[in-house]
Formats: sequence, structure tokens, C-alpha cells
Amino acid sequence: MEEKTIRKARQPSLDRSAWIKGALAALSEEGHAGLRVETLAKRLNVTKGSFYWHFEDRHDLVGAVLEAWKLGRIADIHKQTAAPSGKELAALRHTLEVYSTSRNRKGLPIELAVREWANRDTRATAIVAEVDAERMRCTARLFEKLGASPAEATARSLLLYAYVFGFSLMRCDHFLPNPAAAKVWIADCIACVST
Amino acid sequence: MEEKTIRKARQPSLDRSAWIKGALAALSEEGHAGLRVETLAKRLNVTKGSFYWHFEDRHDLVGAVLEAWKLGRIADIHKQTAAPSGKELAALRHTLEVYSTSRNRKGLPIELAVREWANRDTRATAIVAEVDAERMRCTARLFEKLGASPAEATARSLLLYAYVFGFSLMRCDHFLPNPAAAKVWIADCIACVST
DNA sequence: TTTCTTCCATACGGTTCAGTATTGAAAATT
DNA sequence: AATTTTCAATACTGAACCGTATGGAAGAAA
Repeated sequence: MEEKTIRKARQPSLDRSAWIKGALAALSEEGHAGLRVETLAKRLNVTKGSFYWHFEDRHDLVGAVLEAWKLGRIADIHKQTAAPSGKELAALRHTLEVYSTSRNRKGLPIELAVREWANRDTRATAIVAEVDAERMRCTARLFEKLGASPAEATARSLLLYAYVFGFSLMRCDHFLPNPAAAKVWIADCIACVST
Repeated sequence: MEEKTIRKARQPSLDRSAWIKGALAALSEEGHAGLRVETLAKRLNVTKGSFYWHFEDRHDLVGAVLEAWKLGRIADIHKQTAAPSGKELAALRHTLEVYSTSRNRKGLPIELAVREWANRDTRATAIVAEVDAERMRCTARLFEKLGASPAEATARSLLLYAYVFGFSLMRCDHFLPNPAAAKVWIADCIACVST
């Protein structure tokens, strides 16, 4: 409603990034099935005419969305793991916390949608592989600085990310007697390198 | 092709379970988007006429699929965790192994599709919650028999399942220098209760 | 002002799918 | 054998969607 008036007041029209941003929001709320041209147009208060001006076709949009997601994830992990010497453990625990708290209201659904989608789309598979490799590189580096062997650092990184993604897939709110305690125990298990 | 002749030779026609079985296969291969009436009909070499005889509508099928999936998962976990005294650790390690090996070619994609789907469907959410609760009950029992406190048993169970589901979401084949070693390290981390 | 470029609206055709109605054929029952 | 019940094929409506073609409005350039 407000969007509409703003647009009619000649906002310098939409560009590719606006469509991608809307697509990511749709991906978060409706999953991969939400990446529809006409549906996105409604979300942005325009028509398909705009879409086919900025994009070749739906395939083009999907590729752009994946690329934008990849860049965002890699930028995030670099920020999270850029720890000064001595703060490596805090950085790891912070990384672990970012995903398991309710902060990532938007991020985690996108993450899951992309990964589930990667089971049937080779482009998504490649993007996920790139993101995973970069993330594990970054966390493994921190674990090694804490004294872990390369093998252990890799294993801990794998466990860390598998846990956070897997946890977000579970619905155990009704079962966990003390969710906070369980999370603390797990965090200690993953991110406590015995020096 | 063979299916076709068999059917024409008057196999006692399809029943609900055949449709559900086909739906689970479609769910595994194409995700939630594969649960289409006409698509399933093609897969079973019949037409929609048959579907609407056995089911009220698509909503009906989806509910039946979720229910069938739930029962299957609960039956599986009961079988996996029915360990004789002294074999608890082996049962836990076996449970851990079942999901992380390539055996579950069909099961894991369904698991992920249902769980991703549960982000937007209340029925799927409820089903997943039931399955999670039962699984964690079963594994926590084993951990407690191994000497873990109730809190630790719960935490370990949560970590176990979050890990196996999260791992199946990751694409780190190109990065892991020694996948087997990492898996062993993680298994030891999750399922080695210090007595 | 006129022309051109940019950006979007509208209208259209084609596809896929959910759901309904009707018909038909084999099986079971009488 | 006649009839009823069970199950599936066919044909249809309507909606959602992709992609194209065309026209139009606003701003920039001439």
C-alpha cells in the first residue's frame, strides 16, 4: 500500500536487485515453489512486463538468486570468523549461536529451501557446495588455531554445520525439558577443544 | 511397460496404499512439488479417475502420505533401538550409521522434503514433531542405559539426529580430505558416553 | 518541441494442474 | 443370466502460471 504510492510517485523503477531481494523473501516464506514470476510481480506491485525487461526468463532469475545467496552467505561467514587472536573460541561459539537462535528468522528458511532444492537442481548443488566449502574452511581455521589437528578441525566444523542445519529441521519443542541446557551441552561438545 | 501389461491383465486394481506408495516415491524424487494428482497417475499408469475414487481430494492424499510416513519412521526407530542389554552402544552407532551411509537412498530425501515442507504446513509440522519426539525418546533411553544423565541423554539424542539430518543437507564431498575419518570422529563424539 | 530510450502495463496463447461429471467395463452378487 | 457394485477412462471447467507481442507513459536527448 505504501509501496504502491511510492512506486507511482516515480521511484526510479525496479532493477534486478529489487527482484532478487523479493525472490529471496518469497523463497524464505514459500520455499522454492514461491519463485514464480507472476507471484513475485504481485509482491513487488508490478506486472510481468517489468520482470521480462530485467530478466531473460525464470531460469535467469533463479541463477541470479542463487548467486546472490552465495555471496551473502560467504560475506557473513567471513565476518563471523574474522576473530582476533585469542578470540577464536568466542567466534566459533558466536557462529554456532547465530544459527540456533531465533535471530535468523529469514536466513534459515532460505538455507533449508536452497539445500532441499539442491537435491534436484545441479545449479543449486554447486552453489551449496561452494558455500559449504568456504564455511568449513573458515571454521576449521579457527579450530586449528585452538590446537586441533587438521582432521579434528575438519570433523568439528562438519559437526558444527550439520548440527545447526539439522537442528533447524527438527520440531522438538514439545519434548525438550530444558532446551537451553541441551544447547549448552551441545555447544560445549562441538566447540571445546581439549588443548 | 511391464507395469502396464500387468495392470491390463486385471491386477485387482489399485488401492489407497498403492497411491500412497507412489506418492512417497514422488516425494523422494521430486520433493513436495511432486505430489501432483495427474503426475502420480502417470507414474501408476492410470488416470485421475482412479485417484478420485480412492481419495476425496489432494488434501486427503497428503494427509494419508504424512500419516504413512510417520508410522513407517516410528516402526523403524523402534526396530533400531530395540537393543538387548549390553548392546545399547552398538544400537546407537547403528542408528547413526543408517542415516549417514548411502543406504537411505529413498528415505533421506523424503525426510528432508517433509521437514522443509513442515515450515509452511501445520499438518507436516505436527507429524514431524511426533516423529522427533518418539525418536528422541528411544535414543535417550539407550543413552541413559549407558550411564548418561537424563539431560545428557536428551542432549546427545538431539545432537545425533540434528547431525544426521544436517549432514545429509551438506555438499562437502569436494572439501573433506577424509570423509570416513571425519564420520568416525563425529560418531565417537556423539555416541561415547564416558562411564 | 520532437524524438528516442527506458521501463512497465495489457492482452494473448499455451501449458499444467485440481476437481467434477459422465460413461464404461469387469467382478461380485443375486 | 440379470443386476448391482467396484473401479477406472474420458471429457470438461477453471485457475495458475510461463513466455511473447504490443502499446504507452515518463524522462533524456536532440
